[in-house]
Amino acid sequence: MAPQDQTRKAEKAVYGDRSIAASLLGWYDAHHRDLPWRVTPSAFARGTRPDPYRVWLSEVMLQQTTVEAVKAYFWTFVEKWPTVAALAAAPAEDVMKAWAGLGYYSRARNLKACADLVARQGGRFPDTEARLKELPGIGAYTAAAIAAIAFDRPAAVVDGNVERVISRLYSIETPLGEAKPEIRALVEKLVPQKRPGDFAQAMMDLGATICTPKRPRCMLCPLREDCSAILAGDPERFPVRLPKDDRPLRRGATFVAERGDGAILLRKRPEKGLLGGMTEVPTTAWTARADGATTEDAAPFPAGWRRAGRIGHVFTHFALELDVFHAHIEGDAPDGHFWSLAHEISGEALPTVMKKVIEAAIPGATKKQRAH
DNA sequence: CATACGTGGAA
DNA sequence: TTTCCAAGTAT
Repeated sequence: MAPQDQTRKAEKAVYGDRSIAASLLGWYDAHHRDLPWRVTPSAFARGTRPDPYRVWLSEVMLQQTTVEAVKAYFWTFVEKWPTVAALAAAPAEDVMKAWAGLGYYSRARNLKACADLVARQGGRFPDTEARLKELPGIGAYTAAAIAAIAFDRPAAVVDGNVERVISRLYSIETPLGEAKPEIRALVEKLVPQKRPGDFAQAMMDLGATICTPKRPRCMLCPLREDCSAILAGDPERFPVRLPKDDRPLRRGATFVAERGDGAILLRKRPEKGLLGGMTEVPTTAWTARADGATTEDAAPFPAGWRRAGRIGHVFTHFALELDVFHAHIEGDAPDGHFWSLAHEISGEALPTVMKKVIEAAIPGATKKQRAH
C-alpha cells in the first residue's frame, strides 16, 4: 500500500466524515502553490494572517482571470496603493489606467467604489460573508473567499475550480448552472471548522493543478479514493455543460488621427457598458451587419484618411473586425476628444482592442517609452 | 434565469 | 485554426 493511502486511512479514523477535508489539507500542506497574495500553510500555522486588503484585491483581479495574468497587476497595485486608504485617495482615472489590459473593466470601477466605502467606514474590511457581499464588486464567491481566507470563517467558497472538483467527486450529471445549489450544499458539508481558509485555497489549487478541465492527473489526487467520477471511468466528462451559443461577428471602422509631433487623438467611452470608462480611438458603432466594408465615409471628421489595415478581436459574446484608418491632422482636439502625447500613450486607459487599433496604424506607438 | 462583460494561453 | 475557459458580478 502506498504511504499516501496509509495516511488517508489514519485521517479517516481521526476525522470520520471530515476525511475528505483532512486528505485535502494534508495534500495542500505539501503541494500548495506559492502566490504573491497568499500566506503559506506553515506561516498560517505559526500565526501569520493575510492582509484583508491584499486578499480582496487579488480575489477581484482573479475573477474570470488567470493567476499568471494577475500577478503583474497585483504587484503594480500594491506598490502604487499599499493600503485600501491609499487606493481610496487615488483618482479613479489612475486606477483605470493601472487596470488597462486586465479586462472586465467594471471590476476596476467597483474596486475603486469599494475602496472609497471601506476607507470612509474606517479603513477595515467587514469580516463576515454577509457584510462583505454588500460591497460593490463582491458577489457570492468573493465574499465567501475573503471571509474564509482573510478572516478564517467557515464559508463555502464555490468557484469554477470547486464546481469541477465537486461535480467529479460526486459524478453530478445535472448540467452546470442548474447544479449550483446542489454543489454549494455539498461544499458546505465538507468545509472544516479548522482551517476553512486553507480548505478553500486547497480546493482551488486542486482544481488548478490536479483536477484540471482537460487530462486531470487523477493518479496524483489526494481524493482519488473518494472520487465517483474515477469509478465511473471518465472524470473528464464532468462537469456536464450545456452547449453554448455561437459568437456573432460585428464590424466597424476606427480612425487614428496623428499630429505632427506624434500625438494621437483619443476620447473616453461612456462609464457604463462595454469597455465602460476606458479610453478609445474614435470609432463608428460596432454593428452586426456583415455585408459591406466600412469606409472612410464614416469618419467623425474629414481628413486625408488612408486605410492602414484591419484588426480582429474576440470578446466574450461577440467577435469584432475593425477597419483602421489613419490620417495626419493638426490643430485643436474636437469636442469630446483630447490629444495624447506620444510618450503618454502607453500609460492611457486603453483596452487591448484599442492598442491593437493604434498599432495597426502606427507600429510601436503604444509600447513603453523610456522617460527622458 | 439569461445576458453583458475582456483577455490571453493552452490544446 | 478553433475552441475552451480562468478564483464571477451586476442587472
